[in-house]
Amino acid sequence: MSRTPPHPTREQIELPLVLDCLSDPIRLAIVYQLAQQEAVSSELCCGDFNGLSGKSNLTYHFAKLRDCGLMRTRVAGTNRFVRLRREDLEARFPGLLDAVLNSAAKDADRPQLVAECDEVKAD
Amino acid sequence: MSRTPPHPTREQIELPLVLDCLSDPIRLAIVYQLAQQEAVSSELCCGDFNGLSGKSNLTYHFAKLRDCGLMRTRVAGTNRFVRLRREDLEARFPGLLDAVLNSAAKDADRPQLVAECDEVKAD
DNA sequence: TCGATTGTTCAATAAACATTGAACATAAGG
DNA sequence: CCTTATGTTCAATGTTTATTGAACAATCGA
Repeated sequence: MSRTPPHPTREQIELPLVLDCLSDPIRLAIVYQLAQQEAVSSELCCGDFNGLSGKSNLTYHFAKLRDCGLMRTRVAGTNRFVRLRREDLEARFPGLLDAVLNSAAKDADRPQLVAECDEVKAD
Repeated sequence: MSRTPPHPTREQIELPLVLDCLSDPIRLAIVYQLAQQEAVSSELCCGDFNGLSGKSNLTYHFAKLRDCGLMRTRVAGTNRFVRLRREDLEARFPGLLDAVLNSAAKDADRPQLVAECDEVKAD
């Protein structure tokens, strides 16, 4: 449980994997929270996300985020710190991360729109 | 086989579903091809994508793209025409589609980078 | 009306995915 | 040293996914 896990290089980061990774609500929430925090400190510890799911499930999601190149994990004693790979992502996919984060922010504001209906206009 | 299938309204378009939809290589290729073409004509017929996969599989992917709000299907005789819902996407997720398309374009150029290695530096 | 074309539907299949809990590993601190 | 806190690993589970091929439906044109 002690060595730094492997990370893809910048050039190995692939668009479909990144999009797939961001398409899971829990992972999107992790990335979002990480981004929110960024001004304060660039990293958070895994435990800071315990609200989102169980620990072993979070380990699973962190691994996906790491494997696709969205974040970097740093080991420090019994803790693991994670941070967004902003520069690498910006270099590979300019504007993408911010577009996703802005959209996610807007959605987070929405009063959870429950409309089941289609384009049907009261017919 | 003749009625127009249901589409989500603009407000019903959800970020995670869109990202998930774009994370499949076939669907990304469809969207990309549609975008490339856009200047010439805003729509293509389903058959124009037959190179990407079998017909029934394409039907499946078109349905996903339609259901998540990425494209719109129009029925015309025995043909179906599809087009990107650019305006709706731009309204919901500003900058997102273009960021994805630009990134996809860059990747399409890459000489298919096969490097299996990690950040390992010849150790 | 017949035949060809376009695309859908359905059932089957194999693979990938998210989630869980229990057991484990590592390190820090009394 | 022993205990506690962090987080991982592993196996089990049920779900969703992409892909296939065969059968079907609708329309167009000769």
